[in-house]
Amino acid sequence: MLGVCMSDEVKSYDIMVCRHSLSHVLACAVRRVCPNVKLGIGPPIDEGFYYDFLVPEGSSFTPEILEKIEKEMTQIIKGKHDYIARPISPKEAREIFKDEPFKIQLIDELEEKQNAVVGTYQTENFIDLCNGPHVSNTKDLQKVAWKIDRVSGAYWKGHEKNPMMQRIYVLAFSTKDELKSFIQRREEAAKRDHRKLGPELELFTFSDLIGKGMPILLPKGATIRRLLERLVVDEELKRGYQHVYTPVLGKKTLYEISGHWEHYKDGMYPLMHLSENDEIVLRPMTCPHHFMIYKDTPKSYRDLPLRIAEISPQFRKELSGELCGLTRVMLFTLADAHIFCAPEQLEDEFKRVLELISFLMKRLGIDSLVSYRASLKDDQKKDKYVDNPEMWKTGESILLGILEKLQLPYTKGLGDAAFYGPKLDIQMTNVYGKEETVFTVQIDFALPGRFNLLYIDKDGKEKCPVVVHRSSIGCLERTIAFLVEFYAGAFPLWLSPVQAKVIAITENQIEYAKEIAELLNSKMIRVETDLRSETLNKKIREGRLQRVPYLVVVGEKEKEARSVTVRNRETGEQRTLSLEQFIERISKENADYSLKLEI
RNA sequence: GCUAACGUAGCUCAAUGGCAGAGCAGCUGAUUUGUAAUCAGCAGGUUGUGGGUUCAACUCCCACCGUUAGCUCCA
Repeated sequence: MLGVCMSDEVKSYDIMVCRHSLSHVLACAVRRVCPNVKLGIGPPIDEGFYYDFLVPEGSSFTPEILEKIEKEMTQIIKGKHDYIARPISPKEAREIFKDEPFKIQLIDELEEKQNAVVGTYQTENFIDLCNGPHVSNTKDLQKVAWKIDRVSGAYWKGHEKNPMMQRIYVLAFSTKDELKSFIQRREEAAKRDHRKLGPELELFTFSDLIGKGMPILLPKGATIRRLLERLVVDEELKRGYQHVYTPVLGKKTLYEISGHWEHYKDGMYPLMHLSENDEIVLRPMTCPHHFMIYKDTPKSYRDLPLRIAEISPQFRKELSGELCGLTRVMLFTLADAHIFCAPEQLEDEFKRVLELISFLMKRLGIDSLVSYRASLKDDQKKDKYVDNPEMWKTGESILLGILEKLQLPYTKGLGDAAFYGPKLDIQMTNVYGKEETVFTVQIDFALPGRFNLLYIDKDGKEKCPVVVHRSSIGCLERTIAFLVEFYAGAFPLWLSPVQAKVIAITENQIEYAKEIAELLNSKMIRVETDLRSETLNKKIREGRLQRVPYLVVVGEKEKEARSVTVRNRETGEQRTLSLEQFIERISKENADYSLKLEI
């Protein structure tokens, strides 16, 4: 219908209109199949659309009902009904939607905004509150490939206090191929999902008895964590950080002073009453502890910047529905630090932090995947933040100023600030496209004052330092989850829990294989052996499923020549080289943090 | 936390109120293999937990635990 040179924008506009129009068809069908539901809203989204319904208590959209709804939708589309736009007065709208409490609420809101007319669209005998745009007739929807996807709950208008509605998600694309490929991509993504790969590759597990949201790192997952920890500690030491160990507990008072108790109580585990007047709590953040280190001795401007770092467990009480594999847990390990500096040092310190993070991201091979978000305060939600407008203004303008200077492309996240200050969040998306914060750098003008942190400046006057709260390599559990998903379990050599697996073809090479493994192990190469009397093919297959970078096959030839035949995980190519050569090359590749297999 | 769905052997899945099963993994034996699954045998279960209904419950009901999708929240 449109020209052959349809631009992507036109195309996407087109499909968004179809999605929107289809949502009316869905609502109409639901109304026919389940007359008792109340209608919410039904906007188009990236992969289709949804519509919210309030269903009578005790009933739900079962697979059978959804099937009926789907058939009904097909019938409605076939009926070739026109979409008729009809702007009406609020009064008339109230009459038409008198049995639809949610629509009435929307009409009220429109009227409050002084809209004299309310948009409606009628399709056959179904009328919905809507400004369009829509296709002109349901026959235009016949070409659209759509499918009811899933049902979930959603609060009316997204507010926790509002009633919980049932949301029906429908996938809708311009062509069958697009729909098919979307579903296929989602299935492929599920295979890389760290929650599936993690246990499969024996990286981590959970135990009902230990508790939800408390991940257990198995030896292979622990290996990855240890590698990340060593890397980050070394790089921080090189950059002037000092590492400390502080208790995972603290008195309630500590968090009352910091403001956590006021602003973050819901995210904290319940208090432990040791005795009267002695209440302690598991820490949700390390900042107050590090502040105590600052306060331990008087500080001069000469001591600044003071960079205190710690890889530290954090305890955050989450609602059960918010937990997700390793990315959202109730006990996690943060590569944390607090940089105490003079205001004039802030910009430089901020940049140094970004340099460190960017260095680490390159090591991990994820530097091109991240996006930057300036997380600012939302003025509408005053009680979420420390009340100090002046300080917020300064903090936010400094943050944005630095970002502009560095020419980092960023988005603004209104309401995403920490309670004590604005932050730069470095975001990554998971396999399903959901965005999460992996690293964060925060500017804090508030907490130092609350703890009365001071330093004596050159002029002999007492001044209050600024604090940069930052994670370098983020929360280790979450970072590992992203790495698992990004690499689909096939980590670069330096991060692989098992770097080489020695496979003996027959039992005649068992001794030689063991010797190789011992040698590699003595050179700090992580190695396993497969000496079973299985076929070579089977041992290769299992080695591949484990994503071992190098499978080292030794048969009679290799044993005679004291050589190895190395199979490269990426290329599948085999290369025979002397044992010494192999050890030299794999050791070098490991030491170089190479992101690519080089043998 | 809320709404909904789900929970059977280590894993993937059967068994729709009437004797809990298969493949892979595991163990034992045979086999001694040249780059993605050798063959045979054995073993493996209080069907997430606890109640209830029933002559009989994996199956129906209730509560709890956990998982998943989303909402809310968030590193």
